[in-house]
Formats: sequence, structure tokens, C-alpha cells
Amino acid sequence: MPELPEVETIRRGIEPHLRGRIIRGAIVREPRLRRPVPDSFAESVSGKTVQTVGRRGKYLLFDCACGHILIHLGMSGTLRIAPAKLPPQKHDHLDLVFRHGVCLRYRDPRRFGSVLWTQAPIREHPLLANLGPEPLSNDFTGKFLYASAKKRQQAIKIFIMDSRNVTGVGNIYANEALFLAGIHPACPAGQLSLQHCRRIVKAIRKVLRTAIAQGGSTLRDFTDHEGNPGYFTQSLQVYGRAGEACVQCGGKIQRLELGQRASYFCPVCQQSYSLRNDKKITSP
DNA sequence: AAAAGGACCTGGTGGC
DNA sequence: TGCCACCAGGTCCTTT
Repeated sequence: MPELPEVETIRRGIEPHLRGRIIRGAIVREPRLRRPVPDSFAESVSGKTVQTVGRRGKYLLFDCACGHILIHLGMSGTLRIAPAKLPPQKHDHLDLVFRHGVCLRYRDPRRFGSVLWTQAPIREHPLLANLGPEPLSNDFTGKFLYASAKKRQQAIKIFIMDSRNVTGVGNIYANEALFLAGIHPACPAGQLSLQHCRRIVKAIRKVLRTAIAQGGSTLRDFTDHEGNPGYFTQSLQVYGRAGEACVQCGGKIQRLELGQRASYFCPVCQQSYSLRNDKKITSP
């Protein structure tokens, strides 16, 4: 499940292969992704030079000077650098074919991703315009989180997973960050103190940085551009560990459903909010 | 305005 | 063994 660290891992992997390279064309085998790949896609990108491969949240942005290719990997998407002649496999929905004989191959069994071309100023693109700050940028501070969470009743975990508040934090890292911060995932966002918010921001940044350093997390199908899994999976402290022992206190990790997503937490280490006491907030 | 819920999709898994 | 229901996940859209 590509979240920010997985997307960044892929970005770092593919950029050296593609920077300055000219796109010969594109082969669209299956246009029915989350949003359809437009008929004009191949024509739009052919002849363009990839200047840089950037990232905004979980979107990859191929800057081609006169426009951008925008790729989202959804939940099961991967990108590989492959010889253009290598026969495609099932779910290899799209190839960007380069003049130097390699292709960038997009595979996405669940077809939740997107591949688009846009000539609009990239920040104004409808999919990017409303994204919150990058969690690893200086814009994402405890103060910022505190201000935006004010008066919000929404559970903090749902709040930080909403890309309008901060971009790139998915289910795995939201769980891990809140554990690290010692904050209960169901705590209403508006009830957190500035200090709580500072802890959460710090934790999000630490979790993401560590995960990037380990090449992301592989639960089922994530691999980098060469097909290698990520190793952060081994560092997961709560995600997917319901019933197992907390690494800090030995207590039992619990599972809770929030916003139709599985949440995992240690009821001892994450006491900022107690479902029984309703609104108990302990100071940090 | 904010929150909740549905839709999209397929592979893997667990139950019978 | 086969069949089936169900779950996982990120985003966007609609409804409340």
C-alpha cells in the first residue's frame, strides 16, 4: 500500500533512470484506472523530455517543461524500470516508453491509481490544489496542526489521514505515529493541546523518515522500482498486531474501527483519550 | 461547514 | 477441493 515513504522510495529509484530522457510514446493497455487514462495520453506525452521526477503527497510528478505527467499508485500500484521489449504481465496497464530503450511500467492489480497528463500549472491541478502541507516540510508544525484541528470533533487519526490537513499519511503510518506520540487514535482532534500536536507532528516526521530510510513497508504487494520489498514492515509497532504484546509495556494491542479503517493502538501507552471516560486528556 | 458513508477493484484468506 | 463472503487500502463524491 503505497503511502508517502513507498512513493518516495519509488521516486528516488526511478529518477536517475528517467531524468533528461525523452519519451518515445506510451502504451495504454488498460485505461480503466481510478479515473480513465485519456485517449490523448500517448499523443500528449510523446516527444517530451522528463526534467525531474517530483512528489507531492502520494502523487508522482514528472516535469516535462511544457506539462506534467501525474501518477498516483492507489493501493496496489507499482512502477518498474524495464527493457521496453520485456513482455508485459497481467495488470501491467501502461508503459511509458523511452527513446533509450527502457520503459517505465505501471502495474496496478486493483486499478485504484491514476495516470494523467496536464498542462495546467501543477499547483492548480484539481487533484493537488487542496492538499495540505508536506509532512516533512517546515510548513507542517505543531502550531499548524493545533490551529487546523481546533474545534474539530473528528478522531485525530482520521484527521491526519485526511490529505487536506496533511498529505501522504495513510493508515499504516497514522497508526504508527500516534503510537509513537502516545496519543489515542480516537481522541477528538480539537481536544488536543498544542503540546500534543507538537508530539504528533514530531512522531509523523520520525515515522516517515525512518520508513523512507528502510525503503518503505511491504505488506502484500509493495516493491520498489527493481522489485525489492521495503523493510520498515519489521519496525511496525502496532499496525496489524491486534492481540499481540505492546513493545513498550507488554500490554495487549487493540483494534478499533475508525472511519471504516482498522486502527491499532496500545490502551496503556496511548491514554490521551479514554473511550470509557469519554473526554479524559492527560497532559503530555 | 463538517462528518459520515458509498463507490471504485482485485487478490488473498478463512469458513463451510 | 471448490465456492463464497469478506477484507484491505486511498481518494473522491454524495448524502446527511
